[in-house]
Amino acid sequence: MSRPTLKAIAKRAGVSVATVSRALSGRGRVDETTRQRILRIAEELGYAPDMAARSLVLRRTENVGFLIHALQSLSPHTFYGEILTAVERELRRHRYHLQFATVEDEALPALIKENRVDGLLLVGCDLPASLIQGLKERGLPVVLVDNHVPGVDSVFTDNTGGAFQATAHLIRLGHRRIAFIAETLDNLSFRERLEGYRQALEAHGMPFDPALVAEGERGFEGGFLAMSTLLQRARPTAVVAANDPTAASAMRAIRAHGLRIPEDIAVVGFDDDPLAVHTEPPLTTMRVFRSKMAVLAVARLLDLIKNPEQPALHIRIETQLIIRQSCGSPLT
Amino acid sequence: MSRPTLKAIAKRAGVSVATVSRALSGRGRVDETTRQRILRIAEELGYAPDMAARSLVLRRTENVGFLIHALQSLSPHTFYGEILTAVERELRRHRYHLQFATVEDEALPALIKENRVDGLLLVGCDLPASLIQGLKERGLPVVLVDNHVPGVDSVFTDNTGGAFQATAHLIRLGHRRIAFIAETLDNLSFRERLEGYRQALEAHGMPFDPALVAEGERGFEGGFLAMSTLLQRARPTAVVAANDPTAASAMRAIRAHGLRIPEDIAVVGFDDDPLAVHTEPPLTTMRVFRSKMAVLAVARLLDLIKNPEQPALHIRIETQLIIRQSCGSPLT
DNA sequence: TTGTAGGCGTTATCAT
DNA sequence: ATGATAACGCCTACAA
Repeated sequence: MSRPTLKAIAKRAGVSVATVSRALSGRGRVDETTRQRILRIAEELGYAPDMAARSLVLRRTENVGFLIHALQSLSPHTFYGEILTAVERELRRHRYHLQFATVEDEALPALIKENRVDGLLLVGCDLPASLIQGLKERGLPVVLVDNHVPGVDSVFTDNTGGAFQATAHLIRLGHRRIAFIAETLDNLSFRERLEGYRQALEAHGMPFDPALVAEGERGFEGGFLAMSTLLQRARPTAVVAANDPTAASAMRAIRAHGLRIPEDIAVVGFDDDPLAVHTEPPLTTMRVFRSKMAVLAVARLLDLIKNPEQPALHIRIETQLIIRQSCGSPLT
Repeated sequence: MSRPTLKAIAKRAGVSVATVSRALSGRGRVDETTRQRILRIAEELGYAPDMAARSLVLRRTENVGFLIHALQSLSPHTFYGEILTAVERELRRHRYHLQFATVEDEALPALIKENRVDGLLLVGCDLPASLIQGLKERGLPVVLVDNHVPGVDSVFTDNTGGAFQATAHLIRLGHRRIAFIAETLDNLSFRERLEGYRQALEAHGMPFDPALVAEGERGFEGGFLAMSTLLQRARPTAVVAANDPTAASAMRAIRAHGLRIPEDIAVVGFDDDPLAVHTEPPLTTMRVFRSKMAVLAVARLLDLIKNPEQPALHIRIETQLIIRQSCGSPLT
């Protein structure tokens, strides 16, 4: 019924708990035949060390926290969902466990105060800066995922470079009036994508026109709103959307205005969301390497847990242009 | 630097650790003025009990495991993502924590063996039956979410009833040749939805024609494949899809065959996935109450943790028809 | 009302 | 090579 303990194994094997502990952990000399006997008994009983007792004495939990902003996880959670599962898989490979928590404000999550984790993955760029600082100052190993700030280790996507590529693709196709839309610009990734768009225009000697930039609102209709707003004051031949849901939503707005995609307006998204393949026409977009991000972040965090005193590393992952049909062929 | 302990507070307050423990837990009589003093000091120091020590003596972790099949979480994880965040929020309200893990086979997850959780939420219907039984026999409180088997507590969606409604909606609109497609039928929910479809036909005196049922393959192109297969051997005027991604994918297949939606073929989905609003035309579908499911499952699990000896409860949640534009108006 | 002491299961430091 | 034994931080009889 109740789980076997070292003591139970010790009694069966006719040795002390100390010997059993050594035999199982491999951290001390034990006679080979008694070790075999102990291992066999432990196996029979289905023994596994009690993590509470273990972490009490070892001062580590073999647990990593995965923190994400509560709002953030509503809309693009297909995005963070993939990261989550990839992170968990990678942690498991290292015999670590994942504690999942959402944060709604700047308060220190109970996870931390109660010592439930050895380190933290802070996912997404909507976590309050003050919280990140607070965590960092606590001395807890921390890695930012899909976000970056000075002084804290991070693994993130090359948003600026990606948006540059996306915009350059449109320019290559002959577009000269290219717009940029986002659900919101109150988000680091989206601002970086706007910056990449701006840099691409500049690199090609094209003017940056603020009238060609529009913002909607958070949520699934954000892209629709942004695109509608934009169409009322300008008539671009192409649009770079800050992410795929925004692009998909904008496509509906474009059609609602009686325009065709890509003939009248070409659209490029960002993220290569599963959704991208379902839009009409399928969406050309920038692929973001979610599971790569997860694997690198886990590796970095476990390294920091083992060896805390290290200079912060910032790992930037490039994106890849995925050409589908929402941008059509070169304009003539 | 290191976290404050009861001892530290006791020293500052000039009392014993026992008194501090009592003052903070409220589980014993303590003089009101010393209690105030202790509370103040604890607050100042930012004290929180060490969970390892606490759960070692209390024999509980205040941790709940959220288990999901590794494959399952790839494709429809927008669905389980919402459940995950809702579950975490609800657990937090009860001062519980969430341990997230994916399972790839029937092996008992380390979470359990190491005593890291007080109970489990088993999410989705792809977890192996043998694993569920193993867990149940271990005496660990368990609640199935979006799944159900005899003998184990569960909270799930009324798939059969929902598919019945969806099909009845099409019949009401005048359709007589109604098809059913799924990515796969190797899934309890999808089989139940097929059953609801069948029952609706029967209830309206319509024959069940196996030629009108098609299965594709798991993954985002599953619906496309199923629909293409179907169109080669039959020509329905409407189709019930086992879920929204399948429906969205099928819509592309329908258009690829030069047919219009809803004029030539009406489509109804299932889940009310965020995606449903992005399809062209927007998808009529059955809404599934994910966060309701989460809240009920958490409540049930926490109750079982407190009071383990209870008969199993099976909580079924009805769905709601959301009418958008993929089914058009009544046929004449 | 408060303090002393024992124990939860594990690891680590001593002896032996 | 093995066995006592003392922590780890907390809770809870029991004693004062």
